[in-house]
Amino acid sequence: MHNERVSPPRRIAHLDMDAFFASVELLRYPQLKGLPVVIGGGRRKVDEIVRQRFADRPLSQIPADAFPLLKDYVGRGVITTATYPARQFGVGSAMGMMKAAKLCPQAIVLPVDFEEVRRFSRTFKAVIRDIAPVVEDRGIDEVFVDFTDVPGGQREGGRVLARLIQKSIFDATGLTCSIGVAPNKLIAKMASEFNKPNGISIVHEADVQTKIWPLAVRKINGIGPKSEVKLHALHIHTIGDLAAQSREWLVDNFGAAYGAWMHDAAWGRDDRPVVTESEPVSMSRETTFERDLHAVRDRAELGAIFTDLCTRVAEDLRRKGYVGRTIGVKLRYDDFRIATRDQTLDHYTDDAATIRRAAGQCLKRVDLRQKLRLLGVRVGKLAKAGSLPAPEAAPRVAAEPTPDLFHGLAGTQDFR
DNA sequence: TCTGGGGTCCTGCTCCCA
DNA sequence: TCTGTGGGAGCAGGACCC
Repeated sequence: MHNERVSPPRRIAHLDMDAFFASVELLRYPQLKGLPVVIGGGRRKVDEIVRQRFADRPLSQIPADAFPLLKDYVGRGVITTATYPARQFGVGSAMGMMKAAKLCPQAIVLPVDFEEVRRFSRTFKAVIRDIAPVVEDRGIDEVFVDFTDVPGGQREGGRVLARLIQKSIFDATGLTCSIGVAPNKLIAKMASEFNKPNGISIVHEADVQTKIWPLAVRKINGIGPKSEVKLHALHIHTIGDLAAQSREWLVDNFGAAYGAWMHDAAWGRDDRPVVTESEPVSMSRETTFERDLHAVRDRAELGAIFTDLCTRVAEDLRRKGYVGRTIGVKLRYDDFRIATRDQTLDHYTDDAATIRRAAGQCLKRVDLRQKLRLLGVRVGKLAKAGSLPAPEAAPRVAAEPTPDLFHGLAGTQDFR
């Protein structure tokens, strides 16, 4: 006689806040509910202009027709998110503002309020952890939650717990979310998109062929635009098409790791655990300029931006308690080509001047004759600041960057 | 329509060393 | 001394994600 306790089937939920950035804004401006609104751009503090004009009124009473429209938007940028009425015009995340303006010129444009969004992010995640403690952070508006051993987590395949979480988040924030519950993270992620907004989708192992195989290959988290093009060229369009290929064939065409992973993904196999804690690998700051800049002609401006990026990365490191050893730069040229260079130091640092000096050395190894669109500074090989033995501690170069650091190395023609 | 910012992971190449 | 080989580290770039 065996007396083994049978472990319950794995139930993993993926929770995705609905149009998160836009929904947070709509809490502030409820008069925009039901209208097409896009969040993005960021540079022009449009809502501050509106707030100044109507300083005497509460935000909720500023007339909807006072807000700036997409057709009047000038400048670079992409859309962070769009409300569902805007999405009906084909406007969506990561779309250029210019294209969006063509599709839906009447949409209202609001900038991202990261502070406010982060505050709501912390709130909804705390609500979830109170109910189901095994939560994996997947960015500002998404989480995986392990329902397996949560009391009630198995009822109706997870639907009862999902409903409780949805209601609790709405009560705490006024925001809605969509939840998919499945045997693993891969399927849960797909399932959370089945029934948006404010939906719940339950998928069991036996449903893979009916619910997953008809979907486009691009729906798999990990198959992006490049792989999609290649798969289409091989006449593979749906996840079912992918599942019909042999593992060997996929390995031959996509490499050992990616090919084998694709095969598992198509068959709904994924045993990754829900990870509740993780350490950052790198920290970076980058910025796209208002106009393309040239290393010689715009030297002063670029030098100032470069110093500012190094300072901000150093501040991020210190605020979060990390030091790093690999310093790198990223450049995007005006033709969108990207160049990166990095250099590993013999000691860890969180010092802005040290970072700037090393990043400056990296810049010496790239072509600076072409105009630049973006500049970034990255610090990798991170370690917890307090965890290093004494000899690893970095010497501080200077409390403040010296003037020549702002204006490039003496004698050079560019901003380094 | 020209495409943000902050990340992770993987692959291929080169160099160094045994 | 020359050639080969194989591993590890560092670097550059690509793909993908939110």
